Amino acid sequence: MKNNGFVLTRKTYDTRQGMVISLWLKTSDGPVNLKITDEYALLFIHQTDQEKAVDLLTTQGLLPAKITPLRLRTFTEQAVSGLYFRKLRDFYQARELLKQHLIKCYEDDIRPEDRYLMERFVTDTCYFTGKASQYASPQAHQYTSPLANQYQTYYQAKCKQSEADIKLLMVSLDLECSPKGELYSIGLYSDTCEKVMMIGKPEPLDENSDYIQWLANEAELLQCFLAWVNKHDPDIFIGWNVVNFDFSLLQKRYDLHGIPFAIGRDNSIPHWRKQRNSEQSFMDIEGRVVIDGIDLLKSATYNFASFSLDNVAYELLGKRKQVKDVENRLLEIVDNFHHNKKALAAYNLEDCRLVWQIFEHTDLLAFAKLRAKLTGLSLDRIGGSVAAFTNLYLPKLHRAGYIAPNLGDGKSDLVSPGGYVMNSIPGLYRNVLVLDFKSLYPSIIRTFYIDPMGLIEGLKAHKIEYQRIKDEELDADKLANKCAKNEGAKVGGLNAVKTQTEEQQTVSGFDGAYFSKVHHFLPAIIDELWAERDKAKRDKNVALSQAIKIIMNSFYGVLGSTGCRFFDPRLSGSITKRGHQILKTTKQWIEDIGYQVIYGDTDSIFVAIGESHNVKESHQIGKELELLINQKWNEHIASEHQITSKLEIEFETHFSRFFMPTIRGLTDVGTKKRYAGLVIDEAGKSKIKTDKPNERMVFKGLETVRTDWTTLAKDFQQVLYHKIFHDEPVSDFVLDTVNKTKTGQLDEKLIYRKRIRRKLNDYVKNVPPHIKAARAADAINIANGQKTKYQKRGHIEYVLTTQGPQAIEHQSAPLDYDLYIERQLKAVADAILPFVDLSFEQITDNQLDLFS
DNA sequence: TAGTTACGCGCTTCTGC
DNA sequence: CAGAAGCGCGTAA
Repeated sequence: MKNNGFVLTRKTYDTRQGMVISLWLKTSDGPVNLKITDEYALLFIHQTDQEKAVDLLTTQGLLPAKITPLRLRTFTEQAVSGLYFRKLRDFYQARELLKQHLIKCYEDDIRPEDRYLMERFVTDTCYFTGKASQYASPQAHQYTSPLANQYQTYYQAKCKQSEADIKLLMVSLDLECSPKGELYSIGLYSDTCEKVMMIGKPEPLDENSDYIQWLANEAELLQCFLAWVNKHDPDIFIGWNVVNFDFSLLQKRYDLHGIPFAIGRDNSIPHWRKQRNSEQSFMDIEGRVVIDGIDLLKSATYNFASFSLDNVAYELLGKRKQVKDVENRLLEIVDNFHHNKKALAAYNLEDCRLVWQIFEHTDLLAFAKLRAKLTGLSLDRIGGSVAAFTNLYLPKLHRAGYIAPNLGDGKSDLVSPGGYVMNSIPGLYRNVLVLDFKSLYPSIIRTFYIDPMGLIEGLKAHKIEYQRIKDEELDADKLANKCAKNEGAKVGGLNAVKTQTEEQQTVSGFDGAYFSKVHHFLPAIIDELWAERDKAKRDKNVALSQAIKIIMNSFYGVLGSTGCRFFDPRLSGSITKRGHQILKTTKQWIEDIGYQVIYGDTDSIFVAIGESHNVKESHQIGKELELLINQKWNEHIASEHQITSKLEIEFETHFSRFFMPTIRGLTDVGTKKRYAGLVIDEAGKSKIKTDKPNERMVFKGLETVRTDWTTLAKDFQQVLYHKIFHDEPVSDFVLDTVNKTKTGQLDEKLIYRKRIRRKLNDYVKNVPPHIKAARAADAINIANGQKTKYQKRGHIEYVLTTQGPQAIEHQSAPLDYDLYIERQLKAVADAILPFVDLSFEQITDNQLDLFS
């Protein structure tokens, strides 16, 4: 177990002796710093450019330590040479120079530390060797405590892939500060620690507040924090917007006091990176990882109406905080700092705890660790689908004798379509079954060997095969002509051609693509992930199963993205166009049996089986269809392509009642991506025994699931649909809702909420209502000498008044009830009422006099 | 420190008269 | 001034 570690951070830097790759690991014996010194920074050029490159680099004194012709070749079959540099600086300069002189470089964007790890298939943990130093405290520092953390350095280190279960020490961090950014307190929380460092005169503490430590001023607070970090030596900091708020502010305050923010494991200060055209910053701390809860939740595909800590804690943990709006909260913090520090400390600690509990509740750390293990991306990396793909693919490609193409090499005029969405047949149904292809795109990749190198190899093989078949046809013809009198010979000749076809080494894709059945990596990579996911599902580990699903699904996206070096529309097109074919064929098969297919989107098929079935029979039919279609695909793909189908359709849902609306304003055209249904659990399958059958409503795309519709509309829709699905009368309810709205009884539900996705000044082509409200609100804020609120993206909550849209905090005119009735209630009602032979107008008409 | 396309709806703005 | 075009947002998959 010893000498196994989890890779926390990685970087490469130059020394006078040359480049050093520095890895910080966590081992069961504590932190370790590996210094890897015998590596080179590497890029490739065409062998035909080698002479020119040598001349060029020599004149500039940038000749690499090694230039070697290699057996590797590009996707266009050109032989390459490797250029190996001992210093990063030289590598960058040479790269620039070569480009200036139009010498094409390959893989020159791969960072040495990433290449080192990926070529060794090291993703999360590794086994390492090297010359170990004594245990050393970091360089003496005036603020470090005597119990400072210790770590070991390994020089001339090497590492290789290994599996190890390493525990990481995580702590949740949160700051409180004045509106000007002066620190009040720093809170820290983990399963073993509760602490708030608070500026202020010591007050007596009881057992409910003994986590408070008093500091005389901000400088002492900053020093105390460093001492705490040194003593407790955490591997991971978590928080809410923790990089761009907490750490960013900390950095400013350390700078202000002239105290080094020596938070690195070697007491180094953080390194900050600012992205072009982005306000977002990234930070690196030696040996420690900072993970933002918001980013991580997003990458795990969580979505919330708002990502504020309050709201996410409420939605996930059911915890609601007392304070409502931001301005009040800031005032309360200031007030508490001056008059009730214990309350402020409690508040500070609670925020730390909430973040910690959100991580626990959603198993976020496990998600992050698994993603690191499966992709080789570092824990704090956000996004990175392209990088993940590269990590997994590149080393295998090299071993097969190819180097990777450059960004833009696969560009062409071809555009590949997305998923196929059927025209729907609108209506109010009984008994609609939904069948889904499980992970359709990954299963297409596995089945049809969709793979970047496989495409290159496939095209080569097909060319040869095609030539051979042509030759043989010629031969056969000649043979046939020669033995024109001998029927048997001709038949034999044709059979020979057919045999060749059966042994084909390629599967055809679309747009002229052929894929090798033999040389490929992606199918196997997905096979592995698929198996891992099945295991995670068996273990009921939702987080892990989800992580794997995201990675598998990202492969298609990456291959269709011009931001990926392996982009080629024939790859993405061969996936999606095969998807079209599969969905259309499946639809046909189901219709051939005699059922009606009313809709389908990308990987799903909606089948109306008729009104006369009960729940049990419907499930029976679903299972039968599942079996039949899977069988047919197995046979079809085997006979058509001589390969094994990995497609798998699954009977997913039985809707007892189902509603497919029409496009708004039309009577016969069904919508896409908008529907609702009622699911009733199969009798006896429900875990909870109740008198009533267990049932739930499903809404897709409709107002109920849209965050930019009012609660009025959503509540109205849910009750209305519930009634209709249960064959109950609706007129009284509709009238009642209209009346209540008109008489101001539902004012709380009339708030629109919408994101402001751009900067407020960037809306030039169009000024939608929510932007009108935002601009008016900020104009008032400016007039009142208050801070503007909507300039740089965010959300706005607004209402429709007789004076137009107004932000709720600046509402001056009365609510325009008629508009709400027309736009929120009528719109929702008229989508479904015609299907029960009613209309909103008809219901409300005779009542209109009452209100006019 | 680059995953994708397809789609509906409310609303504004443009266009052709 | 009506209808078309297209923006902005949020969503399905």
